[in-house]
Amino acid sequence: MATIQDVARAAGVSPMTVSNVINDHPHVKSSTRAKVVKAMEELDYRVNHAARNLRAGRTFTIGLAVPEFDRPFWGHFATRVIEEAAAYNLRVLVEQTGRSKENEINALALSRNRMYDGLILSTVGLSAGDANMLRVDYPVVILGERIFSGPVDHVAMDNVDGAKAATAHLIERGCRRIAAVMGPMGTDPDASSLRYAGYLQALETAAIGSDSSLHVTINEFTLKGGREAVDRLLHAGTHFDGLFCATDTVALGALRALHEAKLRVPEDVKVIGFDNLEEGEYSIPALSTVDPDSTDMARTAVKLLVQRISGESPEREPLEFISSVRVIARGSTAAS
Amino acid sequence: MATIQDVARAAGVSPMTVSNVINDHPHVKSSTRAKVVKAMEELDYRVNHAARNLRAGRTFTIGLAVPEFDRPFWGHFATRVIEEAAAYNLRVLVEQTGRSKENEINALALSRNRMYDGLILSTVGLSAGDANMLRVDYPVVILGERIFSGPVDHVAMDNVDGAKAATAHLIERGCRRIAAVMGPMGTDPDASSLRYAGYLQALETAAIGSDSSLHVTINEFTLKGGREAVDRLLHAGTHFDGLFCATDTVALGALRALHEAKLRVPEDVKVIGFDNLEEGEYSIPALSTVDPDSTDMARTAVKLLVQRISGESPEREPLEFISSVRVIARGSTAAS
DNA sequence: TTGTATGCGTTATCAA
DNA sequence: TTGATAACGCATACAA
Repeated sequence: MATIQDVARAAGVSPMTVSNVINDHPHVKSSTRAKVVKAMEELDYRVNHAARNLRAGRTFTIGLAVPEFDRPFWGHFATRVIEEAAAYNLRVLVEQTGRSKENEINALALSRNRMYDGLILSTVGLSAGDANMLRVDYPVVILGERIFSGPVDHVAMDNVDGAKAATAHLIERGCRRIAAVMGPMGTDPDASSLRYAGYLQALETAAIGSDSSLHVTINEFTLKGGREAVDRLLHAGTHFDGLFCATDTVALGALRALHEAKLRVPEDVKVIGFDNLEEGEYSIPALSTVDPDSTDMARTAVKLLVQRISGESPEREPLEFISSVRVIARGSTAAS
Repeated sequence: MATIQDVARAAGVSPMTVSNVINDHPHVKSSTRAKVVKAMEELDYRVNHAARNLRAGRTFTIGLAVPEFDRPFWGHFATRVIEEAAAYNLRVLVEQTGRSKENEINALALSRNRMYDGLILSTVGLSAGDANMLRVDYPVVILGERIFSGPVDHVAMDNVDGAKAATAHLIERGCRRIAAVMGPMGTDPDASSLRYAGYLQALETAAIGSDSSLHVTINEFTLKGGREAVDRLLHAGTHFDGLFCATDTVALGALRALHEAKLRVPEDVKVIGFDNLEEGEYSIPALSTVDPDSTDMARTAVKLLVQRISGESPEREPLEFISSVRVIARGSTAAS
């Protein structure tokens, strides 16, 4: 592949002049420029980013590390981040961590290695004990709860409040036996434990006792997980008239299982999810949900990252942004 | 950020020795190694990939450029590619082209610039006229129809055959007025035009005349697009008892619109999509579809790319791999 | 077993 | 207006 040297030789000028042409520097005679351009075309020259980045010390690229691609939530979110980053002329490269601590650390290292100018990292595998991994001196924005002490900006959604509002909505629509489908409870305040806390708070506010048989734990927030949760409830003979699912994807799986069990939604059971996926608008029945305003989260994450990258307010204390949430009522919780 | 030089100085050795330690070279005395490791830890040293790549001439990273993240199909596909690439110790960076020719060319350029060792590129914006863009001398695998003449491997699915089988399935289940929801027909053989061709072939085989009022064109393969297509059919008063949708996502949107119009699926209208998304297994009713075996496509794409990267069979003619398709019958086309 | 010299492709600086 | 030099950080070849 042709280099600047090759072009320079072909055009009979110095490499520096070629560089000046490439970068649109002002003081190049137009006849010289023409020669160089011609040589570039003939040799089909392309800049080598590795070399340019090495020289520039930055890459004009940010990384986005998400747990899983094939969850609609992350697909949507990545699209939003790309849109926001485009406004700053930043390219976004997305990678998958598969929820593993190792891969999350790898993503951090890549950033550190100046492959990216900064990184937006969704932490699932990392726990409070790994906080020192985040004591880094390059731009990072964490997506997730503030479980780290390092000088790192966080962007999160109000999980407790959202779950509380969702549960209160079910109660308001007449439910009294509300099952909660959540992930395993860890020691760190992850989405599951926070949403479960919000659920319990809402029950308490309404003076409805909690019942551990209504708490179903699944290992993955998938369609399959949602189906299995309902199957387990039914198999155990647990009576429930409301279902709060950790995510919309789980809720969509639950809708299917309820349908197969000949339980009507919303007449027999009312269902609400969390995330406001577009898919929920189209399901049958349409899915009530909690909108975490992921557009706002994406915009803020990029904005905070750009601030760190550009060195504005370098002294700024680590910031935590919590996007506001609101319940969106659809058919799955309609009055019956 | 600390460099090899800094570590060398701190450890009282030469930079080369540090490099040897980093890369696990054999001939390093263990006491020296210990000193270096200690210095690396104290300075929190991390390799600079830009420099290493510049030196190595490769990056152990491949690019995957997809049209859109927030389509389940591409989310699934990206996940498969990442799994396959992991077997070759290749990292995958995913970027979005937004279906634009410009971004597709950009992705090519990045690859070219040795940011990636190779690129898997889904072409939507590029057309036959841009074939010369693909006359490149670095590893590229195109996802999509063989509309380019360059020395490039292609991985595609059998769109015609899949569409034909889907339509034949509807006919076999008793449909006679089958609507087709497709994208705009371009001059190049894209997914839409190929699937439409397969649809027409199946009608012809069954000696069913085609009716242009049954051909609905939408601009985006989205849930919204599917809903609008059905609304347009109903608004025009077109009678139909079968619906073949360009993608599962479109079909899911159509299911919703049919439900709102009080048309029963499969009793009044039978619906089939294309892609075999997991979502279709869980919709109500479950969605019949065409499975393009995207796992096989991902595996083949990575395999072909790795062959080109490693320089095996460099003389090999450009290959075209067409994954086989099969109809998966579910509730939306159940006999009624 | 360790170190020196060199170059990967680019661009900033400064001199011509 | 153009060019020589040097440096970004790393690793290969070879010397010591």
